[in-house]
Amino acid sequence: MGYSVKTVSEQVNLSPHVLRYYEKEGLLPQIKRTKSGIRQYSDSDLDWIGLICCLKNTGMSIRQIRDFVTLSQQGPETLRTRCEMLQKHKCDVQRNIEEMNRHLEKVTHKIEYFTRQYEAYAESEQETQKPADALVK
Amino acid sequence: MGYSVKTVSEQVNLSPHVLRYYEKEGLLPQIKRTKSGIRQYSDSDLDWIGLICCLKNTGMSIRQIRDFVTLSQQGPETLRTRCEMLQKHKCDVQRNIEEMNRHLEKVTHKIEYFTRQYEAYAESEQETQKPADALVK
DNA sequence: ATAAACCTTAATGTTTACTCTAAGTCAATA
DNA sequence: TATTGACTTAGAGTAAACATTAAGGTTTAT
Repeated sequence: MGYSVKTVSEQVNLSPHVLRYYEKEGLLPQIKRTKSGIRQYSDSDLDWIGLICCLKNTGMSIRQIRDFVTLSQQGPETLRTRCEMLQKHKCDVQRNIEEMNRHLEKVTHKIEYFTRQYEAYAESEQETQKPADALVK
Repeated sequence: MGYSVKTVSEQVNLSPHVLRYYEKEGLLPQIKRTKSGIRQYSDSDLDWIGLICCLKNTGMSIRQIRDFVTLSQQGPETLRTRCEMLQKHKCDVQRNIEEMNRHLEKVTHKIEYFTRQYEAYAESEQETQKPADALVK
């Protein structure tokens, strides 16, 4: 038996399209088929997809993931290289996050600036509104 | 006078191509030209480009930035809306960073898993090497 | 048994954000 | 004056990561 594309797509939150696309791009090289060609995902396939999602969610490109997958298929001699790849990726992501935090600080300053501008404007608006208030009364 | 595309591109770390592209996309709507059509950037243009970069660096799309720019051109009545846009963007970015941190944790677990695998493999390799050692001796 | 609901492949289309090319203008320098 | 080099435009090309479509095969429920 095994899981269908639909079932898996719901579990891992990727569309069937994307699952097939990943397979075509060499990210999922071991998916079994029925004699009629229908995909049958195993539990270890699900695990594997979990790892792929992990890398994808942290911004690794399809191409880089494919390189990782290719190494994985070459057996345990590449385990060290794979560890190093993951470590490097982790560092990259951490750097990205730090950079994003720095950029975010700038945005925060801009917001403060705009807020002051807005407050000054709102106040000046209020003054020009006063005659209108009087009119209403 | 004012700065040329080349000069500005070096200051803000965007290629002249990108500066012209941003202008064409409506992100830089106020760049003056000489009578012969050559761009002449002012200091306030540089400030503006700084804001654009800020938004771009935190992942705002060209389209969203254009919406912000369009509002900016409509005068101070849109100041409040603009503040709200920036606030919302900031929240989005913060959420993204948090999500990325969560994803990163998963990557960390995977690295630990692979490292254990590698260590086990390296050890088993060492053992199978022993006979070879004996042979050398 | 036949339609609905699912699966398959191959190939083309979409979006975003550039990136480059071609063909030309203009200013300054040898 | 000739040519070098920086600038201009419009428009085409590129890369990544899907998304959609066409054309058809399979399974299952009624």
